[in-house]
Amino acid sequence: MNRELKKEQTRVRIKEAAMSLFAEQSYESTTIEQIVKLAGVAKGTFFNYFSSKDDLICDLQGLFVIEEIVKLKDKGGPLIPKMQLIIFELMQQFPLNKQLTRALFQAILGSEKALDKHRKLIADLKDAIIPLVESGQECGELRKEIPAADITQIALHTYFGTLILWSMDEDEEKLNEHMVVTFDLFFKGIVS
Amino acid sequence: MNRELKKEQTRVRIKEAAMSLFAEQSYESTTIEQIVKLAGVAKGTFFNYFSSKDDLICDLQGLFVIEEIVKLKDKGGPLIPKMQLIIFELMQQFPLNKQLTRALFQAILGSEKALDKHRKLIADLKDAIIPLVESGQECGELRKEIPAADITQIALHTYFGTLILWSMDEDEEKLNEHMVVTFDLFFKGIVS
Amino acid sequence: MNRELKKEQTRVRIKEAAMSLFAEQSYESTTIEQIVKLAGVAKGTFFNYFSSKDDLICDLQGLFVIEEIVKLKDKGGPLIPKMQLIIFELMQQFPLNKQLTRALFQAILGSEKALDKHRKLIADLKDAIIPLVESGQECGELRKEIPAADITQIALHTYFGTLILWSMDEDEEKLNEHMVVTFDLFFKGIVS
Amino acid sequence: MNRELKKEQTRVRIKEAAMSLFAEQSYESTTIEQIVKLAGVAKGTFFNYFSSKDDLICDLQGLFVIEEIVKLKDKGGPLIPKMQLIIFELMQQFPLNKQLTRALFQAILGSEKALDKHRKLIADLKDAIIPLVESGQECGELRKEIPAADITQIALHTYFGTLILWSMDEDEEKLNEHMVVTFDLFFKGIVS
DNA sequence: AATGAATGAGATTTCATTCAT
DNA sequence: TATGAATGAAATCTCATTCAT
Repeated sequence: MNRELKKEQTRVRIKEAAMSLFAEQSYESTTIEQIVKLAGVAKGTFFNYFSSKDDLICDLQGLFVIEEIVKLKDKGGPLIPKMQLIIFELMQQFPLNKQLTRALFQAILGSEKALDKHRKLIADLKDAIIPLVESGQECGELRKEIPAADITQIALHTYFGTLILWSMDEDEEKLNEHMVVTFDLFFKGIVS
Repeated sequence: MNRELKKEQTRVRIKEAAMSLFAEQSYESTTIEQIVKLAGVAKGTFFNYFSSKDDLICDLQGLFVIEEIVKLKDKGGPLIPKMQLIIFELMQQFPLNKQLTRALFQAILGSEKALDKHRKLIADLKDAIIPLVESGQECGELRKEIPAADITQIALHTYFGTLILWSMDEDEEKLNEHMVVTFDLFFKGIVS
Repeated sequence: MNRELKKEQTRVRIKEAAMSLFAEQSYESTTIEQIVKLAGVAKGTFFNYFSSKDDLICDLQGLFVIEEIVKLKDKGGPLIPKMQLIIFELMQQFPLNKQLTRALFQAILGSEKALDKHRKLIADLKDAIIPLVESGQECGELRKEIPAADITQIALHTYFGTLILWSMDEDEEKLNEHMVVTFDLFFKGIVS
Repeated sequence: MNRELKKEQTRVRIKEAAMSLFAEQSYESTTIEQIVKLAGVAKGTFFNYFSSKDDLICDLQGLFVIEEIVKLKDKGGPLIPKMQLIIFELMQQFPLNKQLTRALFQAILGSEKALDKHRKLIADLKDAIIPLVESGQECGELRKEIPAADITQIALHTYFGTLILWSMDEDEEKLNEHMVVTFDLFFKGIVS
């Protein structure tokens, strides 16, 4: 069991080293050599855990996900304040800085495998959000003339648009401010 | 002047070859060797026209720009129908397919030089759009409690969010439909 | 003794796994990882039984040997029909397919250790065959003007030449047909 | 044209360096790094000329071929002395030492590409020799009851068998002596 | 201006082998 | 005796870029 623990630690060390380097340089210019050096393991060890650099990225992109969203469904009360709250809280603890966010996008755009993973993630997000929107429509909180699927899709456009432009911007503003302002307007468009 | 013409033609041939390859593969996996082969020139010639691969991308990303937006300012009449029209028309002739759009994003994310260029482009877009929004606010068409700069910023989030999610999606829907639907909601949020 | 048995079984399982893989791929491209996976043991276990990959091959190349040859010496009667019979029977049960034969040659050619082993094997074969030839010459069955050692050497040339060309050929003919035809001619050359 | 010359020289330098190293070590243990170092070119240069190590070997295995055989057909006179002469002369100038011969076999056995090339070479050899044998049969010099194709096949068995056993032997005897003795017996078997 | 051979640092990946458990 | 995580040297191959012609 000690062995299992060590294995897990090694895996974590590699992932943290990779993230730390992606946060300093771009994805493409980060080499496996650098990663293993920082992680303090041998080059071969990397490939005992990840079959390629792409594979590592697939493990990492879960960081984009908003897991808390799913839990919202079961809570009662008006939807929009709940969502505003969650967006605010999430952004507080968003684990990616600008450079790392860029690195993730870059990796996803450059690898068919990571792209597929991303598509699944988007699909999961949609599946989680649509029921929320539908319940909001049923209780009269949200406009009914726009299909729930469309509203969801647009919310994702808004989310990823804010994310990518923020990551490419050179100013130091916080992501959460952008996100809150943008979603404020988004909510204005969908309340009935 | 014949010589000037030939030079321009060579430059265009190289750019077209590059775009054509980016539209098939990712940016990173497209090599200069492939580009010059398709363009029918020698490898050295590439570097007579572009100082590096990055440099080529800087030339290419103008394709993201919505030049027509600037012209809107001088036309009279209500703003929103005008913008809807222009978005619709632009999308009709959007020159990039999904793969090529992804390749451009990838290139920009991986090159400091291209990223700088992108920032300038974003700044130019803002400078063009803010006055439009301000005039819309002055004539009472748009809400006044949201600063024009914020509205503009959010419009860009919406635009690039739609663009990047569309480019990563595997379905075959047209970009313009996404864009029109998304901006419809956006407009609903900003009208007074 | 149960333990001894298990050890022997493990050793056999590893050898069989290796042979099975050599019969599908080349020697060089077969990895110990693959072998132990197929044998159902851990990687470390391999090295408990064989000190290296080379060592395994040394164990395996005995398959080339024609052990029955030695027994011929003591039987009476004319030599050539006996040898024809034995070649025929051996070929029937030749344990190597083309790919595996190639793999063995490849392994021997690439390892000084295996090469040495092969030389011993060849020497043993010579030692077994020369007396046979000599007795054939004494009883007048074979020409006497060619030294027995030369005849033996040429027999080996014939044997290995047939073996290697067969293994490199892509047609599906049986080894034994080639071998019988070739040795027919060989015998024609040496009978008096 | 000076440039063409230089190119050819570079190609030759690489091939000679490779052969020289194969003649010292085995094929597998000769690295491209060693080859380019000895050839005095950069690593990338190797790949401008050969797409892989396999590719280089394909270029090299022509050394096995007996080009002069083809020319024999048109000369008149008895066949066997002519062939004896040619075998003798060829062996005198056989360009491969033992280690290099082993390296070539090893390379061919380990690469599907090189193996295919080898099969073509064998086929070409057959096509060249069969007519010779047929003409020998027609003029009554050779036995007619063995098909010319079989005789040819067996000649190749004899040739390659002698070659590979010689290359694996540690004694310093000359290849040509082996070859002459072996073919002497072979000829005894086929004369009428 | 055009060429394309040469460059060479550097990338990813492999794999036989070791050794602590 | 069996295990399998860790090793790390070494292998092949890539490719943007340079520069002599």
